[in-house]
Amino acid sequence: MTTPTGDQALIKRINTAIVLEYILRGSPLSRAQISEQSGLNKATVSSLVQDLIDGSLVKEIGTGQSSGGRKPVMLEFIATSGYAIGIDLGVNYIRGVLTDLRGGIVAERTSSLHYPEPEVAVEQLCGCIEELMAEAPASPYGIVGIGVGVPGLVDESGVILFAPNLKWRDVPLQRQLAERFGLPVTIDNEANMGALGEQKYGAGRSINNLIYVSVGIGIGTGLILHKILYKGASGFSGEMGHLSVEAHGKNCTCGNRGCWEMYASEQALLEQASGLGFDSLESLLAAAAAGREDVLELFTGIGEYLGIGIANIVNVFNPDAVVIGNRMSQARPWLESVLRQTVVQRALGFHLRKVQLLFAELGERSSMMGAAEMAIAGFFTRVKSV
Amino acid sequence: MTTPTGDQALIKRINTAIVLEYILRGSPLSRAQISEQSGLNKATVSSLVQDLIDGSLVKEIGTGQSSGGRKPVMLEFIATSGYAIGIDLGVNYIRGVLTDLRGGIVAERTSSLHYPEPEVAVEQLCGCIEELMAEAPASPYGIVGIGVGVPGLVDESGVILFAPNLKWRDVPLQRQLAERFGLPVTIDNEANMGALGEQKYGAGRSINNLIYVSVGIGIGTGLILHKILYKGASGFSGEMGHLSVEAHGKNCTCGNRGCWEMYASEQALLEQASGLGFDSLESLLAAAAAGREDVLELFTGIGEYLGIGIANIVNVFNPDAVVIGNRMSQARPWLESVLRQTVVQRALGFHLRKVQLLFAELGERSSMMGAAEMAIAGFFTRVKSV
DNA sequence: AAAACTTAGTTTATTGAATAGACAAACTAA
DNA sequence: TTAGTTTGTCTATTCAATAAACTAAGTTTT
Repeated sequence: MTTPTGDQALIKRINTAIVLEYILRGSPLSRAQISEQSGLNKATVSSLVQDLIDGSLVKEIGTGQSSGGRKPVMLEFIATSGYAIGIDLGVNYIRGVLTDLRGGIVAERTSSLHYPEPEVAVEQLCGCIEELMAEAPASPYGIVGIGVGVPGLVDESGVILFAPNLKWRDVPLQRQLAERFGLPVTIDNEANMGALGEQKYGAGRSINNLIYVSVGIGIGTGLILHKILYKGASGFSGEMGHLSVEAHGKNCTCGNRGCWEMYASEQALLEQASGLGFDSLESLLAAAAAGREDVLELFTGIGEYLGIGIANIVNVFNPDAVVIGNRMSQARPWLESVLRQTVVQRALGFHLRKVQLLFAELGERSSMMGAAEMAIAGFFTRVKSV
Repeated sequence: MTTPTGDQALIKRINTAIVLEYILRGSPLSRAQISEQSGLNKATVSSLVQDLIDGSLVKEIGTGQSSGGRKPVMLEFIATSGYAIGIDLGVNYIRGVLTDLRGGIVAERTSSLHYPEPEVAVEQLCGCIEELMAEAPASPYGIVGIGVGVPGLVDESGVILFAPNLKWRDVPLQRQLAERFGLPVTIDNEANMGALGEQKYGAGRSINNLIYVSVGIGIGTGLILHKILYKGASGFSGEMGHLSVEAHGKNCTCGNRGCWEMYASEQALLEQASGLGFDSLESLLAAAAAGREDVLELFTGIGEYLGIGIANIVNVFNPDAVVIGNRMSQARPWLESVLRQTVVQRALGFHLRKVQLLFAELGERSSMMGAAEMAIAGFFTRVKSV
């Protein structure tokens, strides 16, 4: 066990990260303000800012307002000194985005995935990445990394162990992409990526403890605890779709019984809706918008079960917020009230005081933006440690 | 937002902590070994060890075996340079322990709690603490702190918000004890303390991600994630006793329905057993030991529901281990096989590869030892930051 | 037993990061 | 013009870690 020890480089890393953080968040601001707010000495801030300027991450953008003395030189983060690629690999689509280092969208691509066989799909995915890379303007750091969200279990080394809806097993996607593009690649579950996306750019901005519930064909969850993605012992957790909410309910393919996703997912909705002659979420949304009573009842049922599961989550994690995302979040108008009611009824009062129930703000982009954020975060970790 | 910045003192704290950690874990060992294993320079280790010796935390205990050169001077942690007090405040008992800084038990006290009114009970608790303090040998640091585990919800500032079985509300125990004894006091939920106790001294030694399930009158859980106690947004989480396992099951006093603890706790067992003429866990254990079929069936039922909840926990957290503690752990012989079977059947296969199902090793001492550990950990945090 | 090697721990000079305080630059107010 | 303020840099100092030299105390080889 070789613990990482402390030395002067560590101090500099820490303080550089602090300074950069202030500039990222509060820009435009001056060296004096950073020193004031952070507690670091003026000279220290000056020196670290100079390093950041030398590293093309920060620039001076002229002088600001004087408050009775010399005018401050305002600083700004150079978001365009590098670009990140975020991919959302879905069951029947591939969505990709090129962002600057602040998560600003520069280019976007969506395509249908007709052949989910690993070889074909990975090829299509690489094509998407190449197109996005071609869109990136010239910049000091170029493409800083690639993040990919996938609908399945991913291990620590970026191997997709199991993606039931794609019928993939043991696909070493991280290695494949890293070798092909020679860039840092991060692969993670779609729900984890979505959690990160919403926490950074969406409904859960700057919330420390957040649970993202991705309601699509199945139900996945991404846990951000103490600001960081929680992963279990094996690098994957949050399979809360398979939380049993009916101890002796329907058998699930996972081996358990009464799994949440058998009652509250898109799949569950479609099964119930087939009797009424519907075969897609979109058609049901249209019918609900048109006011069809029987369809509204279906959504009420789904909303109640969503609430049951969320109440469980609230009781277990006592999070600051729960964000509902992925396809089912489109049904917000017909889910929200029954969902809130159920959660209020079932969750412990002490927890309710704090928890917020939110719907994804990024919509279909949650996962993709989270993937880009992973790449950006990886880049920052690397620069800070130089 | 004033972020703690990095300076040389921080480095020294980090490295001192590392050196102390090596001595705590690997003693007896030499300066050279610490340097070798930690990567710190020999001179650095020498200097830090000297500080620790000056601070009465470490001593030299003579020379060790030579491996072809000068004999090493072996170092050892001085566990008796301070003492900690750990208290388990139960519904009808108070248990207390005096330990040295390594968690070695020096003295122990148990008494029945006849009058659970806050004033009386707190007085009795203080008496217990005083008796234990009197048992502590003279030492450089004296009593370094007091930890108390309680059966209820505790907020960040050590106020017992709600302890249903004691009928307490808003008791500021932390403040009361701190004022009375002038010592650092930590109050936390009994399950959190139990988790810590088992993780440090019991079945879960040095396991990073561990869920402790305290099965008593109710069910509480303590979550140790990434080596640290996880607490939710409000400072309390892990109310997994109120995880709903039957969406439309029995109404629980908490407002939810089908809560786990209504099916798998001591309370649930006793309710079912009242028809058979039993009124205590102890009598049921005796009957089970005597082989009474109907009682064995009861335990099988409880074991199954315990397994259902634990499978949920495993699916949600993917922990390294689940430790079952508190009173119900005494029924291990009649619970274990059905419990394992249920968990294997219901938890996702990927998670099962890693998770261990354990029973508490410290028995009734889990919570009390965790409380002592809290006090010790607090002490170390303080010394390291000087 | 002497010489040669090994290992443990200390001493010394150096490096590098942060800092206090002095200072220069550039502004406002009166 | 003068006094006071704010911004940012420069300088000397402090302090922790480190490499390398060194002392101390052993073992192995010849």
